[in-house]
Amino acid sequence: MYRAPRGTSDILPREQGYWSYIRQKAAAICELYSYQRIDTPTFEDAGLFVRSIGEETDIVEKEMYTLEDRSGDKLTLRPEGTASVCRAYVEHGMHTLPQPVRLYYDAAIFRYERPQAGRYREHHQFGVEALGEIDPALDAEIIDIAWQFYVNLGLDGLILNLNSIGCNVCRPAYLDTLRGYYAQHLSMLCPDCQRRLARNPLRLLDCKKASCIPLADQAPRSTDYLCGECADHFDQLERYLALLNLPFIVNHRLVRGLDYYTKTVFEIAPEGEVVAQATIGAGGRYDNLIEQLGGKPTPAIGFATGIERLVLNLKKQKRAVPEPVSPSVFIAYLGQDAKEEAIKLVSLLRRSGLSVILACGDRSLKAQLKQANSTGARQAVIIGEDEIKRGTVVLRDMDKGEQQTIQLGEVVKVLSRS
RNA sequence: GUGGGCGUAGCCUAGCGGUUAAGGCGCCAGGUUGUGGCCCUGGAGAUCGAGGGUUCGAAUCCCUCCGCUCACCCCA
Repeated sequence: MYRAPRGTSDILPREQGYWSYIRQKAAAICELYSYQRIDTPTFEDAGLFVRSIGEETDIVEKEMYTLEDRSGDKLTLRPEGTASVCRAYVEHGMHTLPQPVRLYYDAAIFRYERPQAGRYREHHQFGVEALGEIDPALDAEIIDIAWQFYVNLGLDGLILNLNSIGCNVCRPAYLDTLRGYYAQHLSMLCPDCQRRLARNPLRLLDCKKASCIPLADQAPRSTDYLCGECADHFDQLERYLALLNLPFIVNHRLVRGLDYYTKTVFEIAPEGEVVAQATIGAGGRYDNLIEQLGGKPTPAIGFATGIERLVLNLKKQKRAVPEPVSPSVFIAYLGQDAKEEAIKLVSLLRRSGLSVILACGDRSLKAQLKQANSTGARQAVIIGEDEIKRGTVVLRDMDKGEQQTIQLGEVVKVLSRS
């Protein structure tokens, strides 16, 4: 028997309420903030992701679904959304549009990882990107969209973590300082952190091992090493977030796993959750990425949120989502003549805008009404041999259990009224 | 990649060495010559994840593999 591949899942009809609810809220907030939808290909040139995410990251080193097509091109199923949007920005000359360009996407994301709660090999992200402007007011706008989106979904108890990891000017010196600090405490570090020290010292800051946390708390803070421009940017952002009444907390241990981030980074997670995969949304500024991909130097900032994790949290917080709509009419028939009349009637009713289910399989009336009941239809139309002779139908109210006989020609009119 | 837990009908669960593997939900049919929801009766549906071993005898014990799941690394 075939099964859905590991780490993928079928989103069954009973789950779809959560998905349509989330997507509808996403589209609504994007309209409100004037972000326009963009869809990019499911796969891209492998090099796009290697260049943007970074050679040394876990995503590139071990998590990409890369394949060679028949022409020998190396293609990768997108492991995140930002790189593709930047590629499209450059490819279509969006720098000629009024800046910033505000875009959003809602796409499947693929990473080869061991699945666990809230982590899948195929998952979906809703993301927004604002490209072509460095004003910290835009950072605030992106964070505001994210926060208001969660508010609109009805999620409570979220924490907004904020940090600045500097830019090409100030980060190298900070990293040196950080390496120097940790080198003094080498023996106290967990094996993972000893390994991380050489490759990516920022990562030591968010180690969750009890033994490493005190060291990380005492570690030099990136915000103390920012250059004038970055420090100024961060100050202004904090001021704007305060103006927006967004309850952020500056978290010096917040770093991100992708190389392209500069200055602002942020994460939103449910309160009290310590595991990394509790994060429901995250983002940051990436002022060098577009230039790195062959465009002109172009600052930009974005945010993405995992839809599966939102569904998980909506369920955990017992948020009600819209129920699937029931058909308004179910049509039952008895005998071939009645079946043919029913087929014509169904068509008439649907053209007048009513959602209708027609019984099928020539089953007993009892079985047909039982099915009518389980579909949740409010009205049942019953057509039998007697009704055919008289040119009538029986109209049964499924809630009240009352029924009446009406002329066949009246059915559309009567049902359209109810 | 590493470690823990778990695999019995579509779903949930019982059985944990001894006859034809049990129950609930759901599905189908009957109880009403053309009438749903409640109730009653019946039916279909499981090579007990796969393979190997121990045993007179294995869903049950052991081994291997596969799958699911949770955690670590890392990420939404």
